[in-house]
Amino acid sequence: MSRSNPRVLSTLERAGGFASAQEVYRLMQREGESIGLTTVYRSLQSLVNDKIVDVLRRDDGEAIYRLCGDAHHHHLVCKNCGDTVEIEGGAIEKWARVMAEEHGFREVGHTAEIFGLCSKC
Amino acid sequence: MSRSNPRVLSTLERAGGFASAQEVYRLMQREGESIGLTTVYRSLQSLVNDKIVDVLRRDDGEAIYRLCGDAHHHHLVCKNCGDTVEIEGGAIEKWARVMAEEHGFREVGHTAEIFGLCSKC
DNA sequence: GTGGAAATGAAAATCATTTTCATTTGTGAT
DNA sequence: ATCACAAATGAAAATGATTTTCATTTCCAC
Repeated sequence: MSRSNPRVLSTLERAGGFASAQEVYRLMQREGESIGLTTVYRSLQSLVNDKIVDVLRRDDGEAIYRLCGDAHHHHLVCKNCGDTVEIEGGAIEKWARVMAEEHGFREVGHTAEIFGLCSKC
Repeated sequence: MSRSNPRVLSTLERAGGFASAQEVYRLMQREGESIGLTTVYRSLQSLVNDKIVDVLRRDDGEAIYRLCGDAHHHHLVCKNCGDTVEIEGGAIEKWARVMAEEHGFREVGHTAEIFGLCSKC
């Protein structure tokens, strides 16, 4: 088994929030880091195994990673212009916890997104 | 745009629960139905658009489809075995409405999903 | 029937992810 | 310093789901 390349973790941190393997890779390229895509994938997987990062799936099926324990937020997205507002999800956190407990689920996470038309559109 | 092939829906019904596009296709083949993989994909997509079926993602990223009741609900998904529970989202509905209003958004919708390990896993 | 629009599917293209494998790097023993 | 061996790396090929292309077929309306 391979260990995680520390530059991958540091890049994911810098990305702030979610990033796919491809995005981390592109980010590192753009910053002049010399690294292979394979190593990015391996490192992220290893970080997931070590429970240092969480993995979710985007709607299109691409895997996205983020640091565990990151204060997470949700998004309010305009479906016309794409404008995005980060919002707090206090009510959601509680809802998720209660629902999960009610059905005997452990180690729960959640995704939530609101979309609509912003005031400009 | 293309309409859904009714045999795809009927096969998905018969599959009882979840099935990926590939699985629906294989099932139809095995039953001697003559249909192309492309048509299966197109039909499922169209059924999703019409909100006749729900689409989720397996852990490996494959899209899985299933008939869904007409009531608006959310999902509690086991990230290990894929088991799914439909849950009410009263708290979410309200949260979405409040947040949207607070930021001047109109015509809002939302997505929310909870994932974790079910009691069996 | 005739013409055009919609549906179909085989094959090619796409894209994320995984695997293979040869090479490089790091480390510890001598 | 040298040797040996394990771990890390990455380029290229393989995989597998999904999408696109495009030529053909099916359906209707007239």
